[in-house]
Amino acid sequence: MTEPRPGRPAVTSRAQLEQVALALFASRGFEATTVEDVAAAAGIGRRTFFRYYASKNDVVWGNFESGLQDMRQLLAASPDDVPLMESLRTAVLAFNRLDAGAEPWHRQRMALILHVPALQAHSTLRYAAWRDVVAEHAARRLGLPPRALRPRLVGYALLGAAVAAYEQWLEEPGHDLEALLDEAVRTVARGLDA
Amino acid sequence: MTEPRPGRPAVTSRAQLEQVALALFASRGFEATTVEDVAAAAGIGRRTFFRYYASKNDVVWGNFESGLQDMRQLLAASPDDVPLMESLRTAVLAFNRLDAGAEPWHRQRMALILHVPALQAHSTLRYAAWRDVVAEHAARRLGLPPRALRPRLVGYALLGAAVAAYEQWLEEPGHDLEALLDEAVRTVARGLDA
DNA sequence: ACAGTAACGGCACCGAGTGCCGTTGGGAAG
DNA sequence: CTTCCCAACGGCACTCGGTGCCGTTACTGT
Repeated sequence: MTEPRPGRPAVTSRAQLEQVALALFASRGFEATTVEDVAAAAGIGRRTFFRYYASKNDVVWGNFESGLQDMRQLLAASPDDVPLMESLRTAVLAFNRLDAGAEPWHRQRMALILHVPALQAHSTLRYAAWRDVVAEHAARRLGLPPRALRPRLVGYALLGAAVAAYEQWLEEPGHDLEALLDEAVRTVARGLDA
Repeated sequence: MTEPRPGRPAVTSRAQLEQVALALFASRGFEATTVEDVAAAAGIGRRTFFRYYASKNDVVWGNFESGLQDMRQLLAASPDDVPLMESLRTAVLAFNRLDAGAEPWHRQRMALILHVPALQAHSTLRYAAWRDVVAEHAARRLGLPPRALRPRLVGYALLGAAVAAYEQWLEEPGHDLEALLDEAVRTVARGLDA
């Protein structure tokens, strides 16, 4: 499990830090919580916090990068005889599938990302990586360079669909995320697979 | 022209400040230019800079808000017998129409917004206002609340189309912005007017 | 015991952004 | 011409996110 490595062992983990931070954000609000607060609550130094997360904003994103990797692989493995937009729709739904019981956490996380201005702004940078994954797949399937208008457009349109679905999901507790995503993605997909 | 008001007259203007700033950004780069640099170059105090623009990021956006107002009015004036997506496409093209000779400036501005991470992030906050204008029009025409999934989706999809077009425009000096916007908007519109 | 190594965390610094407040330069009223 | 009013100016001090530097600490392997 924990293979022994040379050097001083890490005193905490990204996941643990994330928990502590999200708890503080929930009780005091994101902006009113300083990095020093988080570090103190986690029992580490302010400087050390920045060794776990490059910025205060990044805490909220947890392990986004690994989710992206999964989606990349899923798309790469998608057979060429399933229509492009269908493979993408499947991938978007899979990417946003929640582990059982993870919904309340995910709700809180997404509420922060979509409603706190600083995080809303920062999200763009993460979204860019997500769009690239989508655009790259679309480019491959369309036989176009990834920087061509069409693949890019697919990336932007699907991202927009996903975010619109999330906004809707956050507002009405009754709604089902997957259904909203499916509806939104299908709608924009209609224009894209010509 | 300049109706006399009580109080000390302003020593500069947003437009002038913008010019000075963009010149510095162009020569030294956005991040390497401090607000103090801009203020000094404009002959004002650092503190005063923030009375003209709420943040360093905002300088780049010039008078975005008034353009938004124009688009809002244009949409409101659009007759109900022209199809929804057509009225929106027209509005998007009008919103992004350049004054003669303004192209080089606009290119530089958009290159900053789309390529400098801090500005890319900040742009999200401006885009939200743009999307709202679109979503509001769509909601009215569809007879739905502006916060429903469909109008929102229209806002996100059109924004995505516009930004994708701009990225393309920036990369290939030969391309015509209006043509790219038209192509992108038409593509996403196909899925949206069902 | 000792070298190697990697995480820790204090310190000092930078730059964006803000609240406070005294100063300045205009117009208008006396 | 003086005085009052008023808004813009801008210095000062402060907060907070983020970074470079560097000595310290805690563990592994010889």
